[in-house]
Amino acid sequence: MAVTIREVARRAQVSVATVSRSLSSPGLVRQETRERVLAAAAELGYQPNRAARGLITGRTGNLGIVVPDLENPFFTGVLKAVQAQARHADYAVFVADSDEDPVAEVKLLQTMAKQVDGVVLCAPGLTDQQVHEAAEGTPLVLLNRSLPGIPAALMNSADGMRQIVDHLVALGHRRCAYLNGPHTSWSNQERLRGLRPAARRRGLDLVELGPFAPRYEGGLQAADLALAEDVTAIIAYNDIMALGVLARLRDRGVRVPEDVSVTGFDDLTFAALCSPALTTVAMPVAPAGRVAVDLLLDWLAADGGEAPHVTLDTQLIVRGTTAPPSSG
Amino acid sequence: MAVTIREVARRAQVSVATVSRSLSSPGLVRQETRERVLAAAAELGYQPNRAARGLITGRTGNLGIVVPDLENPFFTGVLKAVQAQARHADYAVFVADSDEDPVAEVKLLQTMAKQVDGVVLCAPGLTDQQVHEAAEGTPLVLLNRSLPGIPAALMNSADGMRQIVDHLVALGHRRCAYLNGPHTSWSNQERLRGLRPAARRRGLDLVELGPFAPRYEGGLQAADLALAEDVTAIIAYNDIMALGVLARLRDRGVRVPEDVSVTGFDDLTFAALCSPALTTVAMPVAPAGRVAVDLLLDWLAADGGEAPHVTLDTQLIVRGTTAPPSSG
DNA sequence: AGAAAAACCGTAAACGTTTTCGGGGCTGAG
DNA sequence: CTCAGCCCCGAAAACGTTTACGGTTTTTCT
Repeated sequence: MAVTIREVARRAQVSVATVSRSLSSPGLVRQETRERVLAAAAELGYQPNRAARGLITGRTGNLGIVVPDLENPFFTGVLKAVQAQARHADYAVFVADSDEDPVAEVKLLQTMAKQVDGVVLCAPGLTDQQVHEAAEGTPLVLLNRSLPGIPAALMNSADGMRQIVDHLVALGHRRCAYLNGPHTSWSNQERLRGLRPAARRRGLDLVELGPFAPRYEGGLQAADLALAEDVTAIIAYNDIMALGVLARLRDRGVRVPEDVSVTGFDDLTFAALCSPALTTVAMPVAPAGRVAVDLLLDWLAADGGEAPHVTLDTQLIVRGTTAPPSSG
Repeated sequence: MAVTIREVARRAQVSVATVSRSLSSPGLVRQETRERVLAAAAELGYQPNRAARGLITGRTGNLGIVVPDLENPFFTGVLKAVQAQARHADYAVFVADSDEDPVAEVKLLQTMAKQVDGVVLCAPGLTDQQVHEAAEGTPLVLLNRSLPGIPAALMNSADGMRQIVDHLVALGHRRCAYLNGPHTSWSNQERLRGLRPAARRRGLDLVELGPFAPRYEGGLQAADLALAEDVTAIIAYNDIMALGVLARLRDRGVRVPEDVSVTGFDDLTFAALCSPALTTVAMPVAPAGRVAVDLLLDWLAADGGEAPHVTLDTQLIVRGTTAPPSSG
């Protein structure tokens, strides 16, 4: 059925070993024969069987990525970049969606383990313990999560929060609300790690509410609570929640940004398209995806030494939902 | 390193053949020894090497999916379902993003061919000829594209358009604009295939504009042209364009739905969240993904006979952007 | 020219499975 | 008691590669 290395060898009048060498380690074969082999391979449309190759080399040529939700634009942004970068290095990528279920996550990791050389893991739900155990089975690189001994691609969301605070304070805000996402999530803790000191340093009065579900409905719920706190600005955990907040405020007749300012986090596509357009902070999802596979590949090659953690900058995007507070 | 079948055999005091049989074809081994083998396998945490298995069985246990853009929620919706359904059947899935580049698409298909048992293909950009050639190399199932001899999972977008027309006519609209997407795309042709006869049958005056880029910017551009045509309703090719239209109309002071009604297509998450919420038609992306892998698996098993095409229903979702035309 | 070194290439083993083939033990019938 | 038949199970071949090893040719040096 499929064309094998033996047929190429026969057509090029050489042994299978020579064919293999011609393709994977040039230097070892005479230029002239190599060309003959390449020609034969091309004519037959030969593609090496990666499974067979992997069997002997111990490397599969595959990467895996597991994400909590494939419909979340944040993760698909990462996925897109991972896929592109992997292809660039001649790796194929397996994708697995855990549906935010921690037990599915470990299961997926286990079954993936044998089929890939490494996996980039986006698993907010796993405990540190579980992640470490998983790292025993397969080379891992974490995305937006920091654990000693495991490489990670991080986004500096703490600094994103710092930028939001600076922005709001510069506009003249003195008291604002933060709508927490899930307490256990690393992302939310990072946000707080940037938010609290920045607020203190700038003398911004900070009211922490929640936690809320990081969804549209969470925003609807949170908006009323925030209004009751008499703040002039609302910092949402992410864009989706911010959209919920905007919707609820509009329903209640509160004008944005005149009466209250609102910020999001993530810079989803729709943050730019809604009206007024949402002030938010852009996450370097594509760079993070690229860095993740670079880290993984380096980690596979030079297996020894420290596990590198690289942090990527976030960027505040000022749009229409923030303005100076009304002087009333 | 990894635990192999040989170690399980040694621990269970049997031959490797017996281990293999115990796992993949029970019936052939005595109940008692089978249990011993299963116990040994469990203790060692044995997972069969799928590459080795695939080498001999000729089946990889992998599925592939290629999409034009992983950041398009439509395709990630499909992907999510495909991934879930594949896992359910104990298949892993490779994903490839062609970035809307037809030549990348054929290249990806070729390299995927050897590694998977079949692929679900979302490739609006390929010619029929190219798709047929690709089908020679790998079992294929098409998504939202119909070609004789190749199984397909289709969404009845023609009927979605029919539903839109019925809805608008019932509201009292007599003249409306359709904003074309890319002329060559199968989706746009399907939309027209539903739209034109429905409009004719209902006596709706139809102004066709475009083609436009199926993006936000395309909507901005199209809105002005539509307004100049003196219509009371605008039917956009998809939700993204519709959002562009809404934004442009608002900028120009045209009220929706009082002055003009607008409809989208796809029912993206954000269609429900913008304000006013968008009237649109929901595509059965998840069912389509599931059906696609079912078709693929059936096609692999019973290789012979007709290539089934299954068509899934679409559903009009009436929200806030459609209303009776102002009597003026 | 002769020998040592280098360059090139073929043979065969190995990777972890599945599966065919055949052998041994047991059962039951003649 | 013998033999056919059946049930289990082990030995070994096969899948398509890569690579260690060794052999043959070519080059290089004296």
